[in-house]
Amino acid sequence: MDTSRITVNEDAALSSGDDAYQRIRRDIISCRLSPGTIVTEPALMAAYDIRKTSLRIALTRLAQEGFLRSRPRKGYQIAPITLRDVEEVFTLRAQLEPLAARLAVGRVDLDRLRDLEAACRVQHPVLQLNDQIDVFMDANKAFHLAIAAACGNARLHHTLAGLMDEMSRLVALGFGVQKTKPEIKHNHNAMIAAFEEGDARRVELNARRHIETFQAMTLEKLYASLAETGAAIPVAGPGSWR
Amino acid sequence: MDTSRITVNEDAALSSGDDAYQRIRRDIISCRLSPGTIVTEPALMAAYDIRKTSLRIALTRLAQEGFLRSRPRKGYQIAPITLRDVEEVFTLRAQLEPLAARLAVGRVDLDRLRDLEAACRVQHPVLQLNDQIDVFMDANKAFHLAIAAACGNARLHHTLAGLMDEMSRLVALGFGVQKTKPEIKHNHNAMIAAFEEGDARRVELNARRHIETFQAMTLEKLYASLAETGAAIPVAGPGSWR
DNA sequence: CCTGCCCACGTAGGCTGCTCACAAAAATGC
DNA sequence: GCATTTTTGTGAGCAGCCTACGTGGGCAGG
Repeated sequence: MDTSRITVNEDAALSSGDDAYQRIRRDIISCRLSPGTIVTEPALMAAYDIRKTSLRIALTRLAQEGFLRSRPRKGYQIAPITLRDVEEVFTLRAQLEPLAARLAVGRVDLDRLRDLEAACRVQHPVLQLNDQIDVFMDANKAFHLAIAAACGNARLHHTLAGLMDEMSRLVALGFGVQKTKPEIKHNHNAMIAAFEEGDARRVELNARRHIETFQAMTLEKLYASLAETGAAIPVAGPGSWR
Repeated sequence: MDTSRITVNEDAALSSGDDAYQRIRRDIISCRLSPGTIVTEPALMAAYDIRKTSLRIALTRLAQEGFLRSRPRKGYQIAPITLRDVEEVFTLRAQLEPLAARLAVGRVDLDRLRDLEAACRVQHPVLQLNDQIDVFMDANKAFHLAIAAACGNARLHHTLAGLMDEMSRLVALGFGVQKTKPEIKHNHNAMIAAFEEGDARRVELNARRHIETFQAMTLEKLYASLAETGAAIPVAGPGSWR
């Protein structure tokens, strides 16, 4: 008999569908699955060692999130990345994160925030540059989501989590925010200081400024990457995406 | 042979899974599926005349949207409605709709907007009170989404569409916004007037004021409904939802 | 009569094997 | 060499089956 799936779940109670969903999602965000490419069900079944039913459920969820698009009888297209995407994601972040930060005043765990900021600064000389960026992006995401979680609005937190993931994907494509870290650190520390004071207006202002700084950096890197590689980043998709 | 599913699609190209998803979603939003209740797969298969595979895909999507929760080996629980939900949804609307309105200045079709506002005012004496409200909510949703669609930010539009649906569900539970229509009409017309002028700041202000007005009305109705029916609306769920 | 245990049932979730409609590619006919 | 037909591969759906497990009712022991 097949003994490979007898009460697997090594440590966490994770269904096969959820597991596949998260793994594929991670690969899309890290651009291991290149934007714009088309993958087929059989290929994915083999790559992720999962059966059709679970795969289809995972793909449906990803399609709803906008990471995928089902092209009937052709395959599934990984969502392409356009400059408009960058603009949209950062516009929403700039509108929602200051709100979350303001609501989190007096509720966020400052010690944890300081730890997470420090985690953004950790250097792993062993890792390659690309992985190093992944580590930074994860730590950065954790820093911002800690604030979003403390704001008390679950929907706001959930929306921001999705935006952070999309942003990570954009950054993963235009690899390289390494030189930007000092400025990020300054921004993060300014936010922490404002939280310490409990000054909601200053918290909000610093949050907004930070998003705008990061957006400018990301756009700069993306344009540079665009100039290098030629037309790697489509300005607009062929049809109306979504 | 089975001839019941040979090129169905009476008028639109709609897959069985999408169809089931939309029908169940509509029933959740209209509270025909009561918040908090638990339904089982076999019951849903029979009720919507759909097979297990398609149903599971539809339910997974709904669960990701937060309309459902999978309770393994017990069934699927329709998301309960709490006062916190009302607060969260309107907080996000109040933050995002003014932004969408501002971005839509000079891009929104004013004639279409006037038509949609008029649609909010249409009276259907034939319909029952509850259906009458549904018609109003749909027209109101169309009005606001027309603005969101014109803002040029697809993610913002998508997020607002989801929030409008959640809001419709809250209203459907605390049935009755009928007395509030004149004030809504005034607000809508003020927004249209601001769009005509092209005054972004006034558009934004009117949008924010409108959301706040509507939130106050909804909360009032919900509290009244709460007082009437006793503890129909749980203030907080037993466990952490989502 | 009460109490605690145990097993059958119903459930979500997963897998396999099939069918169908359709589009693109390949093979075939002229 | 071009048009037509056939083949292939795809997403999508359905049906039957299995597994793990929580729940509740019946049953035995006190």
